[in-house]
Amino acid sequence: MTKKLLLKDVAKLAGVSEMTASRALRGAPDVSAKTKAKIEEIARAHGYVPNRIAGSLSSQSVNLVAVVVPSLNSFVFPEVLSGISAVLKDSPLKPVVGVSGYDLAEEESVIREMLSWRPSGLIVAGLEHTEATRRMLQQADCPVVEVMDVDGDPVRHCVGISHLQAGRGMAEQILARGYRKIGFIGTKMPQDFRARKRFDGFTDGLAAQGVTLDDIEHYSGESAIQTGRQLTAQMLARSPELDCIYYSSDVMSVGGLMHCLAAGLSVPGDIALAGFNNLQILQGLPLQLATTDACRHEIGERAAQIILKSREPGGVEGLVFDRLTPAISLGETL
Amino acid sequence: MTKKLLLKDVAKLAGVSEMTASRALRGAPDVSAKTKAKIEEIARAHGYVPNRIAGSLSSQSVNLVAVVVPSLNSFVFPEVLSGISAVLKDSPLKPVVGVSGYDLAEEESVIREMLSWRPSGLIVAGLEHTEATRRMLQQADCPVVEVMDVDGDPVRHCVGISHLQAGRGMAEQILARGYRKIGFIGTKMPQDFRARKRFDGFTDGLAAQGVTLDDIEHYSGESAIQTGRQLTAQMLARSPELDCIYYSSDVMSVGGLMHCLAAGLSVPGDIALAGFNNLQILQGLPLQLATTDACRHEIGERAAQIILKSREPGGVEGLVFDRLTPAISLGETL
DNA sequence: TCCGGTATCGATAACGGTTGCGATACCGAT
DNA sequence: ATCGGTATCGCAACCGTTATCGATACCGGA
Repeated sequence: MTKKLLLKDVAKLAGVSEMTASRALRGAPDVSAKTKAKIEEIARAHGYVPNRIAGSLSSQSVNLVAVVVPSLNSFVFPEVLSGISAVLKDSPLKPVVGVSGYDLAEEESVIREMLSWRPSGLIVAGLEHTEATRRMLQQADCPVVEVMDVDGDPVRHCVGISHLQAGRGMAEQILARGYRKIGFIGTKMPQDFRARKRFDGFTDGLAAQGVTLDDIEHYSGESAIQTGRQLTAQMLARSPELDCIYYSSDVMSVGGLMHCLAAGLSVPGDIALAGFNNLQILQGLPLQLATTDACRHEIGERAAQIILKSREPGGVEGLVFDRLTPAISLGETL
Repeated sequence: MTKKLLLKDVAKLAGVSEMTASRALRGAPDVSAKTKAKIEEIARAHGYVPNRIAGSLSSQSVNLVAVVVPSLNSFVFPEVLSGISAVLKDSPLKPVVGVSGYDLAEEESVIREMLSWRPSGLIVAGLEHTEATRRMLQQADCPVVEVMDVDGDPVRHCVGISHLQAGRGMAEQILARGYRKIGFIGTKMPQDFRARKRFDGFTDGLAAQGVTLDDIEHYSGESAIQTGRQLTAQMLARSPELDCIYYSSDVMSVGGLMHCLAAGLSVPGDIALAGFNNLQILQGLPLQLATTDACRHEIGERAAQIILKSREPGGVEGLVFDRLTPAISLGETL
């Protein structure tokens, strides 16, 4: 490993000034094609990697977009990311991911860390934050987009769906199909606010027609098929009268379906099932599970577009509040 | 949004020099508890976020570890990440993820981009890279760990499993259980080298006992349950004599299982199934699918440990080459 | 031949912190 | 009261690159 190579060295080797080398390597104007080719050649040959820390400090600009999500295991956020990446693809911006672990204190520290790198934009999942986080989002001198959820009070831009409405909508569909003995299985993670909102919307929707939940089960930790299967078995064992179960996630409803298969229960004859997210794993299963699409990809796309647009001359006029409509898909299990 | 707040401003507000403010906020020594408290108070009240770009340039150190993976949707890499995060958790280092999309050219540009931020370490999935990438990895003035795979020629440190061995091992198990009419379904992504190695190891293992594959199917795009189901249906339709199918991923074998369920085939009676990765989605299915554990979490942990250790006084002696043994789990489908 | 205009390039000063070292203040011991 | 030692703090230089602006070279037209 040779001594570290600086722009200065490349310039010296090419017999030009640092400035010319800098311009050449950045594709900036005011460099003749010939010298540019020469400098690029030398840089490549010697494996020069520019120091973007110095560059960003000097140019006062960072081509990074910070993205903060609660988790990467949950199947749901990677798809938001892919929406973001797709839009940022042919722009100079690159997404950088931070994980908050469904913990607002951790979120605060992750966001502080990311903002300390002075990114060109910040996209964060959820509307619930600590007070300190909200202050940071307000004062950040880059566009900020809160995504996934619209039920609340966004600090700046916002793109998402209403989880209250999603829960209520599913309640209405379930009631419309005649189910009345209804159970709910959902996460108890205190800070999974969106799951909580779906739960609230769901019970509201039921209450609107005088129905209350017959059984409720909360689990902790990340959602898993296995967990869904076990909790479904337990719930049906103790509440055999149930004719429908609503899950806070598709991952769990898949587990429910697996239990029913194993137990020889007919779905939706013996028991109807519905989840949330419209995850890809629903495709290819024995039955098409009922679910609500969370518009993950599109949310990512729109958030990234807001960031991009606010860099343009005109910029974004006012604050964006983009409420997408979550489509319910009844599948074959309702 | 007020004018941007600099260390200078905080210092002025606190009536101290920039240096004292800097030390106080970094927790460096040589600051009295009283002034430190005062400075911290002022910084917090005004929402000061330090500029790590300037700080890193000056201190010549960046508390980031670059992690480059092919994808985040595939269920497999997030778990490597969680291993990394777990180890980095109580250290000053933070992981930063980049996605290469199973594309070596893209990988090169992602790695160049990450190295331009002068991270404290680099973890990259796979041993296959462009020549330019290899040069960068060699010259990088930070520890570099190639992970997931050990079949090849690592540039620096390496932690992974042998996918050749994994494929061969599964072939031996399959043959040992008496199957002879064997099909293979795997990705055709030209750059998914590990899947290719498993395939090669698998055919080698079969050939060692005079068996050749009866049918092969390659698909493009990311693995999906739906794809696994469809391809399994197609393959069994045209090659009804098959008694076992090996998939390049668990996601696909789950699809195979779903087809068998739907088609009323008994597993492994009519057809045996085996996948790879030991993904969490295998838990809770009607049958425990045969698979090989890819040691994803542990690989992440060890890679991160190497990065951490090389920052310590003693450092890492020589080059680490850590070959983990992938455990086969026969499940109930072989 | 001289001139204005453009293309190409370089010197200098930031960018916002931190390192290194010197300065000052404060303490108990002599 | 003086001294050595430590705790606390500030000054100046510097980290590697880019913005700004001025300098030079080169060109065609008058």
